[in-house]
Amino acid sequence: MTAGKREVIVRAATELFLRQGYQATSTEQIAAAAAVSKQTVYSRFGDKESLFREIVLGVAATAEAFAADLTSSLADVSEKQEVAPVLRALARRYLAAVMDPQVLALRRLVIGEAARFPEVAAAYYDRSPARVLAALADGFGRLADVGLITVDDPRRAADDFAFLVLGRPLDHGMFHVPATAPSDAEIGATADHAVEVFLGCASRM
Amino acid sequence: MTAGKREVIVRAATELFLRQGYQATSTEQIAAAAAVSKQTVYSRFGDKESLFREIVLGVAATAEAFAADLTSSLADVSEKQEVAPVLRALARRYLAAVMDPQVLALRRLVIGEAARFPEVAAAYYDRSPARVLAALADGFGRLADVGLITVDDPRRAADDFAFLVLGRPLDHGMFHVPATAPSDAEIGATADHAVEVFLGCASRM
DNA sequence: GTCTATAGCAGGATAGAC
DNA sequence: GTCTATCCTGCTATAGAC
Repeated sequence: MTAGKREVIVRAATELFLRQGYQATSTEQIAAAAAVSKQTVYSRFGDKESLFREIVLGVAATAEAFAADLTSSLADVSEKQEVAPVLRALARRYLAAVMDPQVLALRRLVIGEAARFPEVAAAYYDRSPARVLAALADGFGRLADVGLITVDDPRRAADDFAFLVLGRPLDHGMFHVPATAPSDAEIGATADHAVEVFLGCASRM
Repeated sequence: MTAGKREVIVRAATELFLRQGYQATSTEQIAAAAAVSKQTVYSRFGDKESLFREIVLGVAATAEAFAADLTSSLADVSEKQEVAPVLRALARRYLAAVMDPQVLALRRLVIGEAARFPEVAAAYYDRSPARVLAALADGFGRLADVGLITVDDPRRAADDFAFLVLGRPLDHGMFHVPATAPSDAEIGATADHAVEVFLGCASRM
């Protein structure tokens, strides 16, 4: 069973990096947590930096799945449906996904190491937050084509929606460890309010 | 000139922490950059952690000044003025202030060390981002009292405004080192769009 | 109070037995 | 391929001269 060791090491290192950060995690800790020797870690990954790169970029696959989910749920909206309920449900899922403690920890990790690993941070951004925003822009573009919403610039619309939903909770969550996940009630209230403002239902003038 | 040394050390350490992070900065580097011996650093600050705490919480004073500026500019709006131009100008200043490379670096630093210094991260949040959001909510509450805007919940309105303005650029900026400050044109376009959505001028339905 | 020198230790990475 | 043992560097923090 020599093939699975790579996986075991990655899992152990991921957990330690997310909890303690890159620098505070030693290769010895990683080896111990994976129940292998340091030498095994080095023979598989070369050095600590390569292990870090592989982990961060590997985890980004989760975002791809979410983007696909999001795309399909916006593509399914027919002309007979109302958009508001669809957007409210989507906002709930989006907020819950991003406020997941593991996701928050990964964001903190990547941001904190952005000076040391600029290319990792940029790649993570493209594959995760930006990937979801692009899917959202795409979905809004289609809704606009069908005439279900009015949108000048789908990309700006996606930004507006995303940060109306995520802005405050995410900003708060980045600075608060351990992360306190919002309750379903809070998620619902924030999502509903965001959709209302996004659609311009309530003018403020 | 023994009194100024504390200041010199703080300045040197601030620059190094912001550029390299907490762990990657050694006390020896700090001493060298401040042109003093390590011993002097230790006699003034006790240890590296205390120095870090003092620096992060000290820098937060900038946010207080911005919050005051923001409060006064919203308090000055008379009933004869239109709010939109005031908000557009305010959004420009807000975005430019937050996208300052030093501010972004401080945010990255604090977020990256949030697991090791949770109380520092929480205190920073309260004194800086949350302080400004509170001032904004206050200002919107007054505008609503005078009848210049319609607002259910001033706090939610402040969040909406802030993240419509800052959301995307800030999210992007956290992951991109070296930070590329947005141009005046980009700032203007983002600010104007944010105000339009905030005020609900253009319904999307 | 400030410096030079150093203790004491932990980290990343490797050598060599099996 | 894997482990144990080890090298070397660099770190935080302190001791002791001045």
